[in-house]
Amino acid sequence: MAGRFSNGTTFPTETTLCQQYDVSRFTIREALKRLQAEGLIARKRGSGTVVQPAAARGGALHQPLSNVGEILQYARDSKVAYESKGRGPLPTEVAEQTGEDLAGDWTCFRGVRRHPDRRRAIAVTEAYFHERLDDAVETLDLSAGTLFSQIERSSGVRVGKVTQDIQAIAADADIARDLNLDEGDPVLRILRCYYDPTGTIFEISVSFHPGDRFAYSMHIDVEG
Amino acid sequence: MAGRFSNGTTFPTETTLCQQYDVSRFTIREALKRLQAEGLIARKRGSGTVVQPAAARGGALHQPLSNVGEILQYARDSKVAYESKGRGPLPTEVAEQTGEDLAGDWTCFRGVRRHPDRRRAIAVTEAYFHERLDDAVETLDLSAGTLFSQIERSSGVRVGKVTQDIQAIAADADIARDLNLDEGDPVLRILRCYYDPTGTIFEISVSFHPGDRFAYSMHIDVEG
DNA sequence: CAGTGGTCTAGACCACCGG
DNA sequence: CGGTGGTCTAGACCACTGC
Repeated sequence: MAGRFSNGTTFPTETTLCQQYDVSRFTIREALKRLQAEGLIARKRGSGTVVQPAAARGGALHQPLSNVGEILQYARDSKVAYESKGRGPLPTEVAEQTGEDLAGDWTCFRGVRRHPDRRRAIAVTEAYFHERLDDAVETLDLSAGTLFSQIERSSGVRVGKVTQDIQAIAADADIARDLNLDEGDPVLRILRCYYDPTGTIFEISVSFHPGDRFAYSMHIDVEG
Repeated sequence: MAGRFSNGTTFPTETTLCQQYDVSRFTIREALKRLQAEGLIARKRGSGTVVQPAAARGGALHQPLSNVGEILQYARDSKVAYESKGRGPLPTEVAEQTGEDLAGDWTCFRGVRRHPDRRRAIAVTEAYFHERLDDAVETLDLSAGTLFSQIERSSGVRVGKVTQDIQAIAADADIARDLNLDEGDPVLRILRCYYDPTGTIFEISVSFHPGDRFAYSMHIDVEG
């Protein structure tokens, strides 16, 4: 399925593709669904399938990698002195949001990040590491570098997938205190799950950012 | 499909549901795909289907966006009846955050988006088009298709870059009314700037999402 | 009207997971 | 090993679009 089609031109119909590749209509439709999800084609019943103009897509091809890069980059950017908050099962409010199998104990670290020049905090971050990383966790230097990169180096764990959930919530008492806000003030909450290549979560991080001082921004370049 | 299941419990298997509702496996799978896309269930080959605790948090809707294509897709997916809010310079709160040269007049449209299956609104969107697109803007059909795609077609403008800023803010009176919230409630604000290939912004959109009903989520796979 | 994509049936084989 | 979900076939009927 490597044919090149120009922008705005019509795309072959389902029946055409079925004959051309000698597969069933189901298979063709599954493939077209993916193209549609990526914004590469648009379909309309009765009309047909058309190739989306370049303007309609955002460099969808090399995007996944750059996105992961951005996320990890962001995680590495923090220069925070963490403190250990102990070890145990995952807090229910975190476990509920992920909805995965999160059995076992997790070691929790919590840190407040501040802007170098200013006093006010930019973020409160909590990081949870699964017990199978305990060996690496014990050697952590809480004041040097980022926890993730240390874990990555000393345990050899690799990232297979990252999920990220961004939500606006009201600050609770703890968050309000650390971020110098009032309870109930809007806060950006970013929950990240780091999966290894087998699909098992090995790290979870939750960051809270003050709404008035922080914006999560992404830049997407469109190729050709 | 109105059965109630608790969080974390196992969900009926596909074959069970097929017999129970006397439909084919295809139909069941299509239905389950929707539940999965909303983050309500998680499925694993060999294991089964489990209910996601996502339902526990007030029915917050997961908006899964796995790549940039989907982000743009989602931006123009809206089936919203927009209304024109007039023409003039950009509001200061919008202009300030972009930090670009935004001289000239902009035509503003505003619409409320609802999830197809649900009644409550999940977004208020404001779109601003630069005056150099005025010819295309005047031919806009506010109830048919999406504004962006219409502009794209009639003006021939191309996207060179998209930036996206995500922030948590407190709902003002207007937003609170449209989203069925109280003033001051946390709201997710997504500001997108669309640049042409020369680096000039030609469209800006601002979306407001209710914090309790909407989570911006991205899933990113790392390739080999 | 003929052709499109959307939905659905009734099968089939497979990779994976649990006991 | 049996059962799960993932993938696929070869049909079918429908709503919608364009001519």
